[in-house]
Amino acid sequence: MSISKSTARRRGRPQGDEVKIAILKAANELLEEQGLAGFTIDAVATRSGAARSSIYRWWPNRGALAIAGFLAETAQKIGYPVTASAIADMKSQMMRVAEVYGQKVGRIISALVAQGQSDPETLRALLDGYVLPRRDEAKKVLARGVASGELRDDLDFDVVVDALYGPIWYRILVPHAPLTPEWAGRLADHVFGGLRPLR
Amino acid sequence: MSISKSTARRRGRPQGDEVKIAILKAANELLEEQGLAGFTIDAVATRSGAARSSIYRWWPNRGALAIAGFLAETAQKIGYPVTASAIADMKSQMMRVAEVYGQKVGRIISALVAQGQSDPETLRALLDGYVLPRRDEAKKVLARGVASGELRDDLDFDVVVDALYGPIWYRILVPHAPLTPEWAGRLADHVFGGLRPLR
Amino acid sequence: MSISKSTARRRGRPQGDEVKIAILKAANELLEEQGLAGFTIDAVATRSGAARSSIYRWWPNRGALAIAGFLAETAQKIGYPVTASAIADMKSQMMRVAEVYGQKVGRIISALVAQGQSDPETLRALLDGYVLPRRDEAKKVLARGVASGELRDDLDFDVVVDALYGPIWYRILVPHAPLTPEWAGRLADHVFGGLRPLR
Amino acid sequence: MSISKSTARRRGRPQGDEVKIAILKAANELLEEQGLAGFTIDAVATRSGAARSSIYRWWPNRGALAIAGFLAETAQKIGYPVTASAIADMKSQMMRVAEVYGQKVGRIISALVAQGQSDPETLRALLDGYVLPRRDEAKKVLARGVASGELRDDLDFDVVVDALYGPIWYRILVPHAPLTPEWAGRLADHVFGGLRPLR
DNA sequence: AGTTAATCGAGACGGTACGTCTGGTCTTAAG
DNA sequence: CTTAAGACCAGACGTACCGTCTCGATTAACT
Repeated sequence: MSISKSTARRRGRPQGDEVKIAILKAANELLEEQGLAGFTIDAVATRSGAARSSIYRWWPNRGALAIAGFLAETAQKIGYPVTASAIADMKSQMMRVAEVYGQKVGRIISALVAQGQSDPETLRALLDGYVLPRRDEAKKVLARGVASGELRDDLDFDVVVDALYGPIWYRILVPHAPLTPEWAGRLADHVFGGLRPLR
Repeated sequence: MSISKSTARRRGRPQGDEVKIAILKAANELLEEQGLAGFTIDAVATRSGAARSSIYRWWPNRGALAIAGFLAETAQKIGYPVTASAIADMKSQMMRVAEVYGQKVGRIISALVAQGQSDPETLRALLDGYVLPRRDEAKKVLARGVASGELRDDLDFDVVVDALYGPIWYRILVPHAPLTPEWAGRLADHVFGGLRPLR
Repeated sequence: MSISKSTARRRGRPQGDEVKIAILKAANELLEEQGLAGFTIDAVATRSGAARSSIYRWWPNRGALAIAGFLAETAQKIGYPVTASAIADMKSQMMRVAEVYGQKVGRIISALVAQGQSDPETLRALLDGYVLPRRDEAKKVLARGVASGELRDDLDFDVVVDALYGPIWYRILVPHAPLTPEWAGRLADHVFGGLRPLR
Repeated sequence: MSISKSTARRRGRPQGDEVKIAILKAANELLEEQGLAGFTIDAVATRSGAARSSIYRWWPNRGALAIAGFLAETAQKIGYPVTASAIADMKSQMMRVAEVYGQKVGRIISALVAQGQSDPETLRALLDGYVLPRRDEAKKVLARGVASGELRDDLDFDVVVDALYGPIWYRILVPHAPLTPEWAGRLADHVFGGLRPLR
């Protein structure tokens, strides 16, 4: 493969990575600082030092650029711990997510979702590039819990993931109260433990 | 003062309600049909037959108009059933909400949330005018459940409401899968019952 | 008529003449100073203090604006003298035209013709708004000359106008040598007198 | 050195004339077909199969390329007939010019002149490469006419050339009426014969 | 019944971002 | 060293909204 790859080097001037990286970096910073407002192609161009046309060469529109910036810079930061207990892993991961989403990242995500409401391609990209992969990871943890007997074996994983992570996104997007790790911990306890009296 | 206010019908031509109503109706229809894209002051004016200036006389900006349209036309449609079982009431209400939000209303809400991301006043209005009141209603049902012994007495109501309704909003805003009453029913079962084996 | 005119006052905010005038003035100045290069919608907007959108409200594109500026500001400056001799009138008018076209006006006209080469509507507007009316004026003077016996009665007026004014435009557009009143005078003498020996 | 230079075929790949020729041909065709609009470096590159950079290696800018294309492909097509009568030669040549300029060539010339208005080098090149040489040829014919006594001996040749050819260029550039050989013939008759009654 | 002050439709106006299209420069791989 | 390919900076184009503003026309309450 490496052979075919080295051979198939295209003809013209190769794409200078610095430009692309600078653009994505600038895009991300703008989203962090100002959300969707202020996230202007012009602003990205100015801050990155690139030309507007260079941006449009690589991304078809604002939404695509925003997604790309997010995925390149911010997305891959939260992994799952792996201990003996799947439930404990899940809970601690939710708390970390809540912590991170409570900061800048939450602003970016909410901006992306907002953009997605009026731009189907952005939504699609967000789902395929971020949401669905992370849901799959979560399902694996759940499967581990079922296998170990920590979790019931009749769970609907999609419903469970919605129940555990849905509220977190909800609090990002509809911030009726702050998003804190403590809250996320209590959320995990409630959902895992159920709401009925113990007996 | 309140007297003088109620009495002292101001001079000049009073505001004809038809205009306001036509505007709100048009606003709502546009949101239903096209979401935030296509929801243009101009489009609302054209469809309603009103003048742009008439819109701006009564609402300061796009977001405020959108909220107003939503609250006036769509918001008050889903009440809580009251039966012997608080859990059953909650579950059936969630299923109804899921059904309604799965249609046009969901599109409107997602548009409003999206608008809210770049417009704090819209967000505030959505919270105060819709989200928080409905959360309070839900908490009342929960309190009934605690009183009747159906629910544990150590619940954090805010967390519970997040756990039950958060996922519904999440599925509106991040539509990775369709929002159906069946799904909402399963969600209720999982959350109320907990995820651990029965033992 | 004045009645119908006063009655037919349209509904909305009337068009403020200052804006339109400022735009046309700025357009003309830019054409004078820099020709077609530098004649940018943005530059016109900046110099006039108007918004780009205000320009596009009244003129569909660059060419239309250029023509409008020319016709409004510069076009109507050269009238025909009327004396006993049509030939003398013609000659002196040609000399005046040469003098004026030798300055800024010539630069504007050449810019307009250039623009017209790639924009049929601009060309059409230039013809209808400037070229043809002025040709008609010239033909009237010629007719006077024929009536008085100064000129032959078998002249093809269109050909004559081309012969007298064509060279002037030619020297504007293809400036192989400067355009001066003296030259225009000699041109008139040659054409009126013919090129053959006197006998 | 000069020896080695003439002998020593420079290193590297020799310049294939086909490329240059293909470029000029494509440039000319585009000018013929669409005038200045559509005459894009990119369009020339695409049609000729050459790369944009190859064009810019040989010509500094759009105008230079246009001129080059014109001179290489279209310019040298109209010679002067030589008979006993200089006036007849002149007239028949004018008619031929009018015929040719009335077709594609006219469109090219007008495009070049237009380009020249905003690009002094193009103008210079057009003058030096085409206009002035042709004027010189015309003057020689005039001189023949003076020598033979057909023409007055006090003529200002520059004025006469302007009078005879100026109108033709004028009709190309300001096409208020079609450019036909008949018209050119009448033009010649009027100018040579003068406009005054015969007496 | 006339005055008065507000509503309402219409639309001009200054702004700002969008996405597209050129121009001209520069950088690479292949020949 | 030439050629094809194409990345890159720069900047104008015309479009679409926004929110403000200025009009004339209308209309109900107050005088």
